[in-house]
Parts: sequence; structure tokens; C-alpha cells
Amino acid sequence: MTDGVVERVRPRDRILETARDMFHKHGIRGVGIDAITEAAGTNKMTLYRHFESKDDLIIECLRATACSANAMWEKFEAENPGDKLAQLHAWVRMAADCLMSDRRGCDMANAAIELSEADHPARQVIKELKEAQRERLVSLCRDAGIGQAELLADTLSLLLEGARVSLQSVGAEGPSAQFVRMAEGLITSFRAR
Amino acid sequence: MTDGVVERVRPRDRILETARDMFHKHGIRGVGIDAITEAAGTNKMTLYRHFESKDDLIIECLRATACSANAMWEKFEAENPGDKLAQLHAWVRMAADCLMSDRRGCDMANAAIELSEADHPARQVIKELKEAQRERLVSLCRDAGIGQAELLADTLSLLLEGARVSLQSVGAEGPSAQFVRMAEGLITSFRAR
DNA sequence: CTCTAAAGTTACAGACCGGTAACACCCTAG
DNA sequence: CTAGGGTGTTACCGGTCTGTAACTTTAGAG
Repeated sequence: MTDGVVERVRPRDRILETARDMFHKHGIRGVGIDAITEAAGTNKMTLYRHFESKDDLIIECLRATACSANAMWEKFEAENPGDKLAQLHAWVRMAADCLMSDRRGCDMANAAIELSEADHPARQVIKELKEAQRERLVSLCRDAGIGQAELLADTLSLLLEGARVSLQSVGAEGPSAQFVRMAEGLITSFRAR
Repeated sequence: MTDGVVERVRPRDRILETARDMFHKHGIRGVGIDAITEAAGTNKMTLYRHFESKDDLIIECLRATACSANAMWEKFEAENPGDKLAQLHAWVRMAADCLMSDRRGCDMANAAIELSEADHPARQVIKELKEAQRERLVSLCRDAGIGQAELLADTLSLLLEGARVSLQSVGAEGPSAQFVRMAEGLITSFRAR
């Protein structure tokens, strides 16, 4: 194993990738195990050999999503090394691209809404991952020299979260269309203080 | 019928009210017809005599929610007749109360996320009702003498929507805790332009 | 009181769900 | 070649879901 050469994608990764995509598109409660395994070109037994339960699979999907998000943060730093303000603008641009290219919003927020049970095992994971993202944005704002860094970061967070939800309920012509203007205006306003 | 005196609550209304409450607390896909009828003190047949299907019931629940929201707008006008700026501040206060007293957010937004099928019959209803609410807030901002009324209204909309979602994913100590500060700051800022 | 419409009861259909058991297969490391 | 772990196949369990049929009971209008 770990041959190094080409190496077909292992079932576990295929399942994880397929599940992420289907959970994102149709919601967690809207996709069954059978549908996932079939789309992943495998079967139910193999899935349950790699994941304890559907809940476990859900959690792994969320972790994978957080991992992708982290990769984006590293891209900000790589493309604008040291220039934290430029990275903040890059964050806004990335968020806007996200809003335009995808109508189904944030997987974690959607999961938090779908998994309404207060003690669902995924809830704790969602909270942790969201808090980590919040901390990153706060740090970015602070390092960009913004005075009220926490307040700006939280405002931008809520704006994006709201835009992603509004996109799903009102559509692309709704309030979310103004996201960039709002975000850039806020940054300008906070910089002037 | 329509006796005028006391009159027990009719099954249809009991079902509607119970369904609204349960959909809100546990999500649409998380509540079954049996659970609703049992909690409403009635039975499945009676439900299906009053509502064509679960989807129909969902839509009626959303309409009822929108109706409650309208009642709140009228309260704003009644308590601050003519004073549109005071009504805008009342809106902020109401939103904040909503955030503190309830952790499950907006029924329409939650429904839009849960009902991921792009052609679900409830989606059109959600869009219409959300657009109506947007129009009300825009009008309020305009009548309050705000220059860029649309932009302020849309920003406040997204902030509230985001706060409601963030409340569910990060919790009450997250960014949503700063909602009032953000909203009031925005109003002040827009008034100064 | 009687007649009728609304509401309750029971049973069921048909589909889907998450999860498991038992067994056959194949591919590769040794 | 061989042994064994990962994978595929089939069948199944018990539960839940929306929705319907047929029948009985109740309550209010005249």
C-alpha cells in the first residue's frame, strides 16, 4: 500500500468526498446512506467499515470542510505575504465568489440548523470549528491594524453568514447582492476610526 | 357555528399552532405528522382533512409566521406613531429580544435550508414573504430619512439573518452577542451621511 | 329528538431509513 | 503460489415516514 504511483482513490476518500458533495447539495437529512454509497461507486458495508455511523460520517465531512477552509487562509497569506490588509480584502473577494458560485451556503451553518437536537454530537464540532474561524478573522483584522478588530470581524462574519442564508431564501437578487459593498464600506469605516 | 362565546379552539387551528411550534423547535424534516397530531390532541385523518399534504401544512405554517411578523410591524407604528426613526430602533430592539429569547432562528430561513429541493412548493412562498419583509424595512429606513435606505435595510437584514444562524452554530457568546452594537452603529453611521 | 357534518379510531399500504450478518471475491504482500 | 485483509454482494431487521380507507362516535343546528 501507499504505492506512491498513481494509486486509485481509496473507497474511504471517495465516500467522504461524495458525502460532502451530497450533504452540501441536498442537506444531511435529505441524503441517505444508500444514495451516498451508490454515488461513490461502492456499497453500504464498506462505508460502515470506515465510519461508525452516519453521525460519524457527518462529523468527518465537517472536519474536511474546515480543512478546505484552512487551505484558503493559507492561500491568502501565500498570495499577499505580510500584507494583512490585502489579505482582508482577499477574504471579502473570496466570500463574494463563494456567494456567486454556490447557492447552498455554509455546510456547518446548514448542519447546525438541520441537526436541531441540542445534544447532537456534530454540534460541538461545529461550534469548535466556527470559533476557530472566528479567531482567524479577528487576528487578521487586528494584524491589519484595525482598532476594534473583534467588532469588525464579528460584523463581517454575521454579514457573510446572513448573505449565505439570504441567498437560499430570497435568492441572488436579494440583500446578499450588496455584500461586497457592505463589507468594503465597513472596512473603510473601521479603518478611519 | 361562529358562536361568538368562548368556543373551543378548532382542530385546524390547534394543528396549525402545534405544527408551527414543533417545526420551529425540531425542524421540518425532524417532525412527523403523527407527532404533530398527537401533540395537538387530534389524529392524522383530521389533519389530512384540513391540509392537502405535509407540504401544504408547511406552507400554511410559514404564512402564519409571516402574519405574526406583520402584527409586529403594526405594533411599531402603534407605539411610535409617525416617528419612523423610533420605529427603526424598535425594530433593532425587537430583533435583539428575538435573539436572546430563542435559539432556533428564523422559520423561513431554516425552512429554505432544510427544503433543499430547488422546486419545493414552499420555496416560492418563502421568497415572496421574505421580499415583502425586505420591502417593509426599506420603506421604514427611507421614511426615517436615511439617504441610502436600501443599503442600510439590506445590511441590517443580513446582520439579523447572520446573527440568527450564528446563534445556532456558535452559540449565544458568539458574534451574535454584538448585534445591537452593530445595528445601532450602522444606523448612526448612515444618518451622518 | 333527529339529522348531519365534523371529528376520532383502527388498520394498513408502500416507501425509505440506518445498520448488520454471512458469504464470495480479488488483489497484493510475502 | 499462498495467505489474508480489504472490498463487493445479497438479504435482512426493525423502525419511521406520508398518506389512505372504512368505520364509529360526537356534537350542534333545526
